Amino acid sequence: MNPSDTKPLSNTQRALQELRRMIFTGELSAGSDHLETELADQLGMSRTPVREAALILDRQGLVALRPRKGVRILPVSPEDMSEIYDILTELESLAACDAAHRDLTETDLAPMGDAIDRMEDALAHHALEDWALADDQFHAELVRLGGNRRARMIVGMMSDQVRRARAVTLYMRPLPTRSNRDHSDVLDAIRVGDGNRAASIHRAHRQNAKQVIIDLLEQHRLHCI
Amino acid sequence: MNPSDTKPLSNTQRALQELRRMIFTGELSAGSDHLETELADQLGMSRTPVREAALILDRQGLVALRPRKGVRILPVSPEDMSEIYDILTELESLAACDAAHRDLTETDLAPMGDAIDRMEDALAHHALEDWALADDQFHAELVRLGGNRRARMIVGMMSDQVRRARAVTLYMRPLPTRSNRDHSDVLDAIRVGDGNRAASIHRAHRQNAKQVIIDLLEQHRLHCI
DNA sequence: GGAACAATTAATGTATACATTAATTCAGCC
DNA sequence: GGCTGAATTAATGTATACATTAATTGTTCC
Repeated sequence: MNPSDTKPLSNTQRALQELRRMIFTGELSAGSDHLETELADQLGMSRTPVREAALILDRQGLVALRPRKGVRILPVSPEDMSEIYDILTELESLAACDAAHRDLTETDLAPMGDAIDRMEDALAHHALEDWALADDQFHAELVRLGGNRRARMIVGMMSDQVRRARAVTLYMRPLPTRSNRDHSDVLDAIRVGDGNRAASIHRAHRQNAKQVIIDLLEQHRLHCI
Repeated sequence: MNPSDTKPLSNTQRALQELRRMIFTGELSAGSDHLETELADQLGMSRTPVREAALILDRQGLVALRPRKGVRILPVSPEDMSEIYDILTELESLAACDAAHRDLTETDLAPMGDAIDRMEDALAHHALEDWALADDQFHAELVRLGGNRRARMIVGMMSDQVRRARAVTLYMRPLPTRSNRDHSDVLDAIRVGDGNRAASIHRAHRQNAKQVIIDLLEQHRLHCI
């Protein structure tokens, strides 16, 4: 048996994956409306799984299901991003604190170290897309190490939205050198078991990042009008 | 036109409401399995809306959809409750801080004051069910006043789970006199605009409540085995 | 008698059909 | 000519039909 054919994946899951991808890439642009039937055709399946996926994305706040109008791809306003970053700040800082208190081994911490290395690398080569991917890996690792599965799920949902905003602002921002230092410091604090320090560094990091992205979004909004 | 007939409400919404109610009341007991068809019959609708509701509850972590096994009503373990309380602690404390900084009027604060009064009343009459309802109102008001809609939604989801645990433990616990004092103090801090104080009091309140309910759940678990 | 395999059952996952209802368009009237 | 109202259209919300597949049961062979 082929080791790559890891059970066929339901159409609902495929629809979820695809729709999210299309939203992140801008293939479905913010503010646009799409009929369930059209999406079903595009994805080569019936309305049922598309609708199930849309319901989930609706709950997640990525789209709105409006009777007779279709699914609207919700734009991310600076206000939205403020809410999202505040939640990320709290839950990731909690994760940093928890992770520091869990007596993790170097093996556990390796993926986070790897993410930091990749961010350094990407930064050195001005490879912003790679940097963004490595940044995602760092934050995903952080909540994984925190050990709170529900927090991980919530942070995952919120990160989806951040990814969209970043797609717009990535090339507008200064090189994120500060981020890398913050992340290294957080890892160090976790390694030595200093939960308060890990949390407070990360909190400051997120609060700073929030201001940067909100300013960029507001600039971008002005540009577009 | 009757002012009470506020648009007919879709079957999916009804299914959501009903299933949640049945889970909270224990009509659908933790750990039990239920076929989609059976639930549809019980609710007097077809499988489609029931399934859509179940998908949402699955995402929320109240049930698990398992192929060929039906929807399983997930039990809430002490570990789950620990995760949930940690999230509530962070997001509600954030809300308390935000609320304090928003220059709210007495009109805005009135419902929260009302909730506190109702808790006092209920406590005086040893009416635990009423107390629980008023406590819910307090926490709902808190995240409403915080102004972060996403945080409100998440807290709402997590509170659902707390409600289930409380249904089990409400009559096992000592009279929650401490809670009322904490809540009054939080309201005072919000009123005078002291965000840090509001957050830290609330944080301590939730951390204390977490320990109480986890201990009770563990006692209860021992009882049941 | 037990184990393995095949056949049947039953429940989901998906497609499709249908009913409801909001929006749009066209006609008629002022 | 513009506005009101009715008819039509079109998209969702829901029901139902169907196909797929895991589980169970029964049968056969060792």
